[in-house]
Amino acid sequence: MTDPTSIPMYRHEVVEPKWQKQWEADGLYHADIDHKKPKFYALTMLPYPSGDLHIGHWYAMTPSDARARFMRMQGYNVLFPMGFDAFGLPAENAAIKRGIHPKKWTYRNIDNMRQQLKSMGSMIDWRREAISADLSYYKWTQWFFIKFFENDLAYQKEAPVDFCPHCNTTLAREQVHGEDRHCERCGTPVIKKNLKQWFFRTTKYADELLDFNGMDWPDQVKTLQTNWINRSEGASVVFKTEDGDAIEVFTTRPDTLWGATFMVLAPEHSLVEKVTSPSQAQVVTEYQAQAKRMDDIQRESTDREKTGVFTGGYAINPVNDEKIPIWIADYVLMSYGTGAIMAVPAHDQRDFEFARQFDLPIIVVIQPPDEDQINADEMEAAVPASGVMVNSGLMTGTPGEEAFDRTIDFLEEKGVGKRAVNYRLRDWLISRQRYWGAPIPIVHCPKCGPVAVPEEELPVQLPEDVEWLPTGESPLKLHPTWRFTVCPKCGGKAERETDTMDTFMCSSWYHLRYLSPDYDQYPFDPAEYDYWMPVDTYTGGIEHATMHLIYTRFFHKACRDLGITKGDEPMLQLRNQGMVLGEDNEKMSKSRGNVISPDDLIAEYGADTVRAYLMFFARWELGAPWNSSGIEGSVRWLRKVWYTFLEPAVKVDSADKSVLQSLRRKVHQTLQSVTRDFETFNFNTIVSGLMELLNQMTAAKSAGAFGSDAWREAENIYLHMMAPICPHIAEELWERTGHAYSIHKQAWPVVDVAATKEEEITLIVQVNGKLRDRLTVPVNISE
RNA sequence: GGGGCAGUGGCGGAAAGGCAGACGCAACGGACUUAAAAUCCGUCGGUAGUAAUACCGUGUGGGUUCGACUCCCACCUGCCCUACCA
Repeated sequence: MTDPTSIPMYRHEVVEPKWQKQWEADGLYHADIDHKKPKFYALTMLPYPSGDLHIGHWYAMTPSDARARFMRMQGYNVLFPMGFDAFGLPAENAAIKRGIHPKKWTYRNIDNMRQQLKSMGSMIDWRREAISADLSYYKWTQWFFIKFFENDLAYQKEAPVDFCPHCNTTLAREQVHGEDRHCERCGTPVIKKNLKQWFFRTTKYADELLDFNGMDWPDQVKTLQTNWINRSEGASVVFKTEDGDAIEVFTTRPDTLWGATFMVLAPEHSLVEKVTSPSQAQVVTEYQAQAKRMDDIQRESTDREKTGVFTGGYAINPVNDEKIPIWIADYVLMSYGTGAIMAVPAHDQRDFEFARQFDLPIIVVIQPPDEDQINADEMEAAVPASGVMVNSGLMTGTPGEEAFDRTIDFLEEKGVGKRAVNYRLRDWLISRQRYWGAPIPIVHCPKCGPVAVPEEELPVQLPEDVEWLPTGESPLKLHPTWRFTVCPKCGGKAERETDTMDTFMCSSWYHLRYLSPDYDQYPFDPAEYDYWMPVDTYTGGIEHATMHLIYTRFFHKACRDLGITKGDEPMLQLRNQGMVLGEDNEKMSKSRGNVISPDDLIAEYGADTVRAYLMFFARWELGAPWNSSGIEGSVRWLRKVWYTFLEPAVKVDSADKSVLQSLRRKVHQTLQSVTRDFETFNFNTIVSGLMELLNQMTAAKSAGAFGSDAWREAENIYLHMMAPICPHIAEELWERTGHAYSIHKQAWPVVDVAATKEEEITLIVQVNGKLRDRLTVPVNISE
């Protein structure tokens, strides 16, 4: 480079706003139905309007925006919309803390975040913005609820639910974390409370949700969902108490039934009181109280000693009429299976530990074929392997591979059990005793029971004049007039449901609202649906693997069965980005003081530099710690592009043929690899590939390539490849190198495959794996 | 306990079974400058050597292969998720 002052310096603070204004004025990124083009629906998980866009949002959105832009240049009609998941607890918590109405807080944050998003220079089509707290949005959230209610997919039941005493609300199972079962939001240990709640029948779709056929989703997410649903096949067996009460248990090992030497009920099991003998009543009650307290204190690790007490009651093993004692213990959970188990200490480790702890009998009923004969008295651990059935009455001698099925046949013949499938997946509890959410559109009538609000009366509007302070009751219940209404069916006095819906309900269908956010005849315009759906690429954090991503799949399938949506899955391809950590290699948090503010970075470096660095600095799916000096590399890159392209050269169009040829080779090789890397989400190597090409271009420039056809081609292709990553500077350079607006309307260049071929290759001569020699030979020599 | 992901220079990372460390950061040396910044040129895995070069080197041990960072098996370490799931 000669004199860097001979051309104007690149000034992002001028160039970026200039083009953003131009693009907006031209509607450059508007995506409308166009049947002449193939469609591409690129969706990024919508943010919660917590206040500020943080670097993590940028990390999620920059590469997905760049890829959407790439697909657009590839000839697709690309829909890349954005919105806000606006209902939810944090708005209320902030309101309580700062005395500002949740609505005001939320919409103020949205305005701020929308501006921040625009500063990224993304291709978001803002006409499609959807906000879940808008009346015109939650009207349809309620409409979906009614559809589910009318089709027996929503139902009410009184159930022990997890309740956070601090947030004053019930929590979904998925929102309770850790051994101490604490609230995901505030960390307070949850307690149990009985409330009448609304549920969706997610379990109806459990089997279908396990089927990922044809879905290009990360294995990790598929595994997480599979484990979460946790289907297990086995048998349901009915034991009878001495009084004749049935205790149903689920077992995956029906072949071990003859080895059941006791039963264990969860402390909360409904039959505990009934089976307990008078002499045991006191210890049982004490243990129940203690088990309840266990929820409140930090539970020790799972290998702590088993605890439990004998109820004094007995049950009859239906296969051999043995009388076995009934115990209660906290290692049996009310929330899984039936809350009761048959205990087979010889073949289940937990039961084994319990039996040893309380001196209960152990009977071996399975003998694995390759092992020494098991002796119950000398066992040090349970033997969970399958094998030949022994000590099992008529079934004795059944080999391992037949034991499972033949035992179930036997149970079914005897009428004491049947084949059964059990899931860990629970029905989705959607009721929230909170203000800031979509009201559940139900009227409770003393005569007619729960009645859906008629469609023409939707939305059931959330009143603004409420006391949203946490009182333990639903805030809507405390409103002086809101809940009083008449029954839509009989016209009599009735009351509205005062619970609101889980916000995961709102986010289960937002991708449909984007299609037509102003449409008022239906949740979405069917013409838009038919054109755009399903989502082609969905991107977001892995943390949603077992919540949002299961709910939205359930939602889609349920709607499919109601004739609302089409196809089996809403999102064909899923990719997860990693996390940007603080410079100290820790999660960014205000308390650690390691937070990187995107607004400061934009002000200092400009959006293009930040975008380039975020795409370059780590593998997208893994993320990495932030590095403040690393961004200088992106600054230098863009500066170098600027001068290399614009600064006049000393020697013009006077390079050797070989220089030009090797320049063309590099250009087309880079185009090839950049194209592939966009397709496969390898964003870091896109930027490094462009840096490499630029290095060769500067060398070619000083060798006199500037001004040649090969140079112009290189420049042209370079700007195309750069456009999705750094949309502003690419547009500016496109204009300054004499092209017509806009680079973002150009088609992706085609690789000249012939140009990519090397003329000479270096042959490696290896002997025993060691490099011995290298020969440079023409590429077309024979073997 | 179960599952997943990862392990390559000082750091982020590259390498579609074929020259390990591309690209960038940091560091060091030099040019320019009164000076600094910026910019440019150069060095930059280890050991030995003035050097050309040689040997070693992708968590560890084995295997497949003419050839392994890459594929297979076992193990170690770290991170994440999950957890008494009957």
